[in-house]
Amino acid sequence: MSTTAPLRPRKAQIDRTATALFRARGFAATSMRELATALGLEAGSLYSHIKSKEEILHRVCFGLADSFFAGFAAATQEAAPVAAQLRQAIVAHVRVLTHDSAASAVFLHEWRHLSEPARSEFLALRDRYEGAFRALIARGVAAGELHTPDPAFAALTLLASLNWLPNWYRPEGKLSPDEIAHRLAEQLLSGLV
Amino acid sequence: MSTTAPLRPRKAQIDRTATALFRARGFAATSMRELATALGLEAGSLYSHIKSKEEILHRVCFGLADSFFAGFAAATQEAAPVAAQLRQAIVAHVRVLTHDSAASAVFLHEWRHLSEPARSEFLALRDRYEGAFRALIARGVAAGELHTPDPAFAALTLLASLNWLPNWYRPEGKLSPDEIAHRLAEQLLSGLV
DNA sequence: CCTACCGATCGGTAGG
DNA sequence: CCTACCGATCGGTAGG
Repeated sequence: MSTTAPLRPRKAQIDRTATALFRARGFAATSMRELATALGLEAGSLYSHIKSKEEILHRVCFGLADSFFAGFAAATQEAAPVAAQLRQAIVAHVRVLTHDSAASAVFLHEWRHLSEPARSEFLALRDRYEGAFRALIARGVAAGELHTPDPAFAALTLLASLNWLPNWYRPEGKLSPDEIAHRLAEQLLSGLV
Repeated sequence: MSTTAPLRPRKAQIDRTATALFRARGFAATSMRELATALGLEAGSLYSHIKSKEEILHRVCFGLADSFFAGFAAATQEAAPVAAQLRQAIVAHVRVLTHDSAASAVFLHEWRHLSEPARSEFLALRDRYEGAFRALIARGVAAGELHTPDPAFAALTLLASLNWLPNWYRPEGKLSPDEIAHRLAEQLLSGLV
């Protein structure tokens, strides 16, 4: 999607540390002094690397959006049955969520602290992503592979289940990301009954 | 559960207004001055009704927890098939979420701004609630009514789908709360395929 | 419920 | 990357 220039190492480190703090305490409740301390420097020194606190949040939120879109595109470009494409899209989504669950949690919960116009741009991207899942499910219904009275409703419910993952996923857990993804896909596609 | 004394009207009004602000801006980013302005009074005046900002958050989070437990208890006390009880528990959960979606959103996202020991107490309650769903699903599996390799996993996924509701529910929408609940139950219990 | 105010802390800057 | 600092704002209190 957007061509993202590689970050200088120090800047990338600031982003990573800030992401962990934003996730744990929330964006508004995380101070630049806490962030500086966690990095082993003084508050003022942060500003030789970044312009503002919000700049970090912006980069995290839009960077994750890029990752989700890239994963979806790769998962759905083959001419496979729609149900198989949906499974692959679920796997791709879960891979992004598990590869950096801290950034994912920030993406999911802290975007509202973006100021305009970034906030609206972010929401437009999120809508577009949900729309892609909705369209895929609708194609599946048209092809007779999927059954639901309301693809939009189904897409929201499906993504909601997936997006809860950063709240409990632990890299050292028993299930691998792909095993988690397949289990989620199984439950969501086949139901509990 | 806990016997909650009725609030004086002004206090209840403060809670309602604060809940709407906490939801829209987040707890940390909502100032007592904003809250006072929204209520038409001065910041200092709030403190003749409440002791602290956190007191409001505490009441909202634990009040909702009570509502969820009460709904679950009512839904599962009859001697019905487990699948029917699970459906009723979903309906009860969705009723709480839709009856006050602002308070539900605060319950779901802002609890982490509780200080100890309230935060740990809250998480223990939430775990207990998830455990009740897990146990119900496990009973359904044992009875041969439900099928899942992992009731804990299934409970998390199910609740995640339901808890996304406050993010898009509008009271003036086409579907009533009970219609939404039944549609969610249908999709979660029967799947998309 | 208001006025007047407290100490603490905030994001960010200037100058080196 | 640090020192020293800015004005603004924070949650909360005293006294009426």
